[in-house]
Amino acid sequence: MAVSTDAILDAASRVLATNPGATLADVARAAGISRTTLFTRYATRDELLRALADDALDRTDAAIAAVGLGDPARHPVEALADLTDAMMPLGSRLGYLLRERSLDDDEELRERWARIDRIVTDAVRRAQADGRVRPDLPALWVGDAWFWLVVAAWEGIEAGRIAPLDGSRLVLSTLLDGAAAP
Amino acid sequence: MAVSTDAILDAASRVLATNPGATLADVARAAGISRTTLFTRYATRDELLRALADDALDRTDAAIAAVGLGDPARHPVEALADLTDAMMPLGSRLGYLLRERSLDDDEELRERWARIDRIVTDAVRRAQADGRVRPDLPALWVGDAWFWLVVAAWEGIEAGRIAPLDGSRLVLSTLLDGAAAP
DNA sequence: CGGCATCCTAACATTGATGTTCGGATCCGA
DNA sequence: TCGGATCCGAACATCAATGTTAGGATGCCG
Repeated sequence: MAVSTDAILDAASRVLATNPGATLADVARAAGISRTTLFTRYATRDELLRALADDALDRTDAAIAAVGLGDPARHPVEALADLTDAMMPLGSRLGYLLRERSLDDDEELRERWARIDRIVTDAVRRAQADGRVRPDLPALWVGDAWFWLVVAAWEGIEAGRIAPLDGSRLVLSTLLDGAAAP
Repeated sequence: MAVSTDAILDAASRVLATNPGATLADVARAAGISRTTLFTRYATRDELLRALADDALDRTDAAIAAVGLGDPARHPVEALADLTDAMMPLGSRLGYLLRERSLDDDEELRERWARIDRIVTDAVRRAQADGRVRPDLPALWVGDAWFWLVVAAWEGIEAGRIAPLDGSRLVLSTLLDGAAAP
């Protein structure tokens, strides 16, 4: 296993996040391995897509655990801020999750995503209860907006439209404070 | 031309926005016509994708013109607010533009999108000059965030996560005022 | 060196979507 | 009722991507 599985999944997520229809030949090329070798790791395209999604969810779970978003003792807004920092480097993995819809068929993956969704939504609700987030915005929406802004920032960075080190601040500041001048 | 071209493009955008890899058979089924008939309208898949993108850009151009976003005399923030209302019904067309990346190859389409991008960015800049939008946020980012939030809201509506009539308000209020409690 | 593992290129088979062709059904206006 | 237009299902050809197999190059470790 000379070429790390991680490097393959990383390249794959980068290719497939920007173009879900990319060929396995494209993926192999991006990963710097041959198509044949790719098949020795993942017997079918589905298996690769599935592994990618699992990996993205693993990393998201890990990030959530690391910042303690599910912990009722932590201030939810601060946890979400930390989570944003932790999620930005996952950009392409998240972009992949956003674009690849064939995964909706998979019951287990849907369930995993639903769990994450629940944790984020609950955190937003706690923040609303604490008077830190506007109560007139549906918690589901705030969570969604946050996620999409993270992906938007990553795409902006990819395209060279925004500075890489600025992404996290832009997402948080826009989501929390808004773009209107005070 | 019993089945309107419009209905076909509408169905196609709805199918392809949620799954860019959808088959032409899927598209035809969604449009309520046979695969054969679909081919009489659009000889190749590329032709269909292209027509879809053109249509989406046409509608966006029309919406921009209708609200006078390019007009320096209009208040840019109000124009953007109006534009949000006008864009929400285009949800699936915009989602399609967001997800279908094979269009990046097409010089003309890229140019059309760049024009729209420029108009929105200029409007944001004017709003910054007027002291209506925070000057510390890159204008490119504000435009991007707005567009992604519109698509996010549409997806939320599709998924039943947010109320259809609430979409436009959520986008604008979140983007301008932020989610933090005052 | 010899053995093992890993990766490669080059072919091949298979499959599913694309694009084409045809004959027949339906509708509508002359 | 005739003719034209429109759509349909079914069958076919083509093509590109997926998945398979074989043989050889490279590198590492005993």
